[in-house]
Amino acid sequence: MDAFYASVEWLRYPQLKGLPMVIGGGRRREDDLIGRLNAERPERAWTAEHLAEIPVDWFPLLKDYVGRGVITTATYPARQFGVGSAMGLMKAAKLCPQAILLPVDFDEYRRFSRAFKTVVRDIAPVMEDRGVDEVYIDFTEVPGGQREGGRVLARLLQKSIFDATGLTCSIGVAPNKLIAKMASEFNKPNGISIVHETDLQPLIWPLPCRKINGIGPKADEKLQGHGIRTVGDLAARERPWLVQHFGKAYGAWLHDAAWGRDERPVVTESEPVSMSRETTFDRDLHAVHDRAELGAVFTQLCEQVAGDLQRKGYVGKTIGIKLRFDDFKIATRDTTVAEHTQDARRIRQVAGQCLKRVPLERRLRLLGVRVGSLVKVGEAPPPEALPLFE
DNA sequence: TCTGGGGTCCTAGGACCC
DNA sequence: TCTGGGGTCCTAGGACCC
Repeated sequence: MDAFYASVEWLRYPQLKGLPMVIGGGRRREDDLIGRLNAERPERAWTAEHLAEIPVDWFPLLKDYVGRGVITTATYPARQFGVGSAMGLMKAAKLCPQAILLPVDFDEYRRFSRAFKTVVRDIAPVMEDRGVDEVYIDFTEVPGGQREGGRVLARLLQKSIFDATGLTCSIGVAPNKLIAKMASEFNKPNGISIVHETDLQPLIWPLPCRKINGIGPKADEKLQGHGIRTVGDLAARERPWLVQHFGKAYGAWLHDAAWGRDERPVVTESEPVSMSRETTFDRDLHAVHDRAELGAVFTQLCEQVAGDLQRKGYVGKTIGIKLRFDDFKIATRDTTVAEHTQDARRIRQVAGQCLKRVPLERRLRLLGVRVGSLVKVGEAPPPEALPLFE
């Protein structure tokens, strides 16, 4: 989906199109535009029906933000000031103070996510969910899927999604997921790009390695250290050399990826492995000095995870915590218990034991609670009886 | 006044079992 | 008396993705 979060926001706030805008951070008091308008302009009754009529100068600005949020989306006019994804909002505010700041409204994005995926599945049922704004589709078997190399079906998908949601998307058509993902970037927004095997050399090899889904900042830096900048550079390396420097599995995968080889199927169904909740504090907290505050947040996180498990019908038996210290170092601890659970008090109890295994001299920036080794409720095996004697 | 939240997968060492 | 060879599970950390 093209600029997904921003596009969803423009559907209800079309008056913000073309303006520098940043989405990030949580909901703040000043984000209640309807409430503020009713308080200060009571001559008319403002409701959620009037979102498109809210004057632009009523929207909160980036310069008034206080907190530790980061940018999830920045529109093009904002990016021209040097702000971008993952940047701290406070830092972004210095670069582009006049940008409008909208809170992340994940519920709303999920609604549109479900809507566009329903459209896709109705046309091409072999669809793999890749998060809120992305899917892989195998339309090998879809009637008409091969017409014009897939372009006809891609156009149908775009039109159907737009008619149902008002949102545009970009589609890459290729022999496998690896290339399709790269192809989808070629013609943004609202574009279609068809890449054949024979296009590997002219279209894929000139790209920076970082464009390959699976090569992140660390691997890219290491590759650059060896003078490997483009996919073509990578393809030119012998497979054994890559294995020697990047390990058996990753080295071999790098070689395959550079040559456009990818046999992964489109996976239509999967079970969750873990569920977690975490929160970054407004200020760093100390285990002793801020014990009460920390304890309350800890309990709340356990309740949220338990609520998620219950709502979705899962139980887990690996319970763990995540800490981020003021120096940004991360520690995790987990424990596997005999019986699967979705109970907040049990999770809190086990997670509390985990917490005791971490040195807590430094102040904490983040606390998280995770439950893993999930199975569906009712499918949990009975706990194994411990043999007392043999 | 730096640096979110929710995930998956991989690695590597150690325990433990047969 | 100089020490097997699998295999699985658990734990901690880290890379990567959306």
